[in-house]
Amino acid sequence: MAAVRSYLALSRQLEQELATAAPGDLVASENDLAHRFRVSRLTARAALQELERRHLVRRVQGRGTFVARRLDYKVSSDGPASFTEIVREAGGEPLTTTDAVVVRPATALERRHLALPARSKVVELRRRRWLGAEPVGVGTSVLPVSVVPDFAARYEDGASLYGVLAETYGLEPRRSWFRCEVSTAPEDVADELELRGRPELFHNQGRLDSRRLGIPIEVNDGWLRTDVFNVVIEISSFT
Amino acid sequence: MAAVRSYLALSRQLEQELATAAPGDLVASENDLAHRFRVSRLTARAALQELERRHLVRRVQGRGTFVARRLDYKVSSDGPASFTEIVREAGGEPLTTTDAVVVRPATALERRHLALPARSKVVELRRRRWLGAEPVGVGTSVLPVSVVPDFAARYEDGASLYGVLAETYGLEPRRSWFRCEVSTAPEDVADELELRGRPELFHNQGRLDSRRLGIPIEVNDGWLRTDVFNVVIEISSFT
DNA sequence: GAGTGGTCTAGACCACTAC
DNA sequence: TAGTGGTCTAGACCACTCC
Repeated sequence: MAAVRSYLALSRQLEQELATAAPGDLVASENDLAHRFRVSRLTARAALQELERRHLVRRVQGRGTFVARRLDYKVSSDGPASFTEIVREAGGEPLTTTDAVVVRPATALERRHLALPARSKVVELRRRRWLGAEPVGVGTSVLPVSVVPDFAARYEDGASLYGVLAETYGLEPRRSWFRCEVSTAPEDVADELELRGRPELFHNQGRLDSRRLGIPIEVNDGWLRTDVFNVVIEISSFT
Repeated sequence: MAAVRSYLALSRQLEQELATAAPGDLVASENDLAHRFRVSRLTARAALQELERRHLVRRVQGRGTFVARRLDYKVSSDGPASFTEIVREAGGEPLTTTDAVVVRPATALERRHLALPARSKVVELRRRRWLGAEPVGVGTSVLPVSVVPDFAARYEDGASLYGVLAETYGLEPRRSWFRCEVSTAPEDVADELELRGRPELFHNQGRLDSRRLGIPIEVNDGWLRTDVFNVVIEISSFT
């Protein structure tokens, strides 16, 4: 009876049942499935893992398996450049917390990216992204102190950085550079996001320029969970 | 001795050994590892699967496990828009074969994307992408017959479509729209690529305009294997 | 035919969550 | 304490590739 791929058949069966279920609904447990379909627990488990791989369910040790639905995280040339707005447009309730705000000398790389002279100082902002009660991403932003004077006092935890740059400083930020790929989480990022193992994450980097000043004002580097977000890149009007 | 996560420890160990190996090298088999590290075959297997998930090895039934290295598939605003050139820049040896060239009426969607009047005809080009002897992607291109007259005769199997548009027709093609995401392969695509199950693939869509004519000349829709390509999106100078 | 990875079983203990 | 998913064992047969 081996090599029957019954776990794939089972996963197809479950996929159909899931089609009418709501996100958050509890899915049958490994033991339930094993009994109901008269297969070993490992086979039932393999079926659920197949669905998890496709992001159709989420599995939490000690709690169970739940129906999942990823949010479309749409990065586009005409859309918003801010995590908060992108998630809100997708119908999610985003939250940002600040882990650290540090003023320090710019590295050589940062000076090049931000077109800064030697011995410039920058503000480094380390933040965590949340969706509901769950950590879903981390991000680091670096800004020249010269363009955001007195930043620590004017930036509130949880605020949209993009909003502060636009409204408090009137910089008219716009995205001037963007890069992303899917790659394995570095261990420190996986730890911050309370993830086991080394999952794949979206890694995105970017730069904001000030339309008003005509200079770069921020570089950022962030990671987003691929089991929570379906990142879609959409670009119009290439040069 | 359970819940020891020995498979993760083993995968870390193997990861280090792999660091000095060359792509294509044979990795120890599941049975080898099980004996050498005194674990069950399933544990050895889990370690190898963990490395496969991170694209560090490739596993082929009946042949073995091999060291792998993905090619960077770089989609950028200033870089080339053609599969052939992108792969060549990454150091690979790309090949394209043509499965079908069909002239047919344009669908409503295609008429909209290509700004065509009613009852227009298009050429549909279905191609397969290869890297060495391996199928690594599929792609469909749709072009208005009006801008590529006598296409079937002027397009040779294996030719770069982009090259034909540029040189044979002098259209000065440029990418005007691009969209991509990672998603589960539809069954027909998985079959065409000879893949088991429903792997994740890069799904990319795009449009080419003619700089000379100032009109859209091609829409495309393609899939690339994520175990072969590491797709990197890089965009400069957003509007 | 020998060796590889793919699937499956029955049974066990562990880590974690919830009540 | 009960139930969930996570890890592990020992053993088996299958599908596939290569010689």
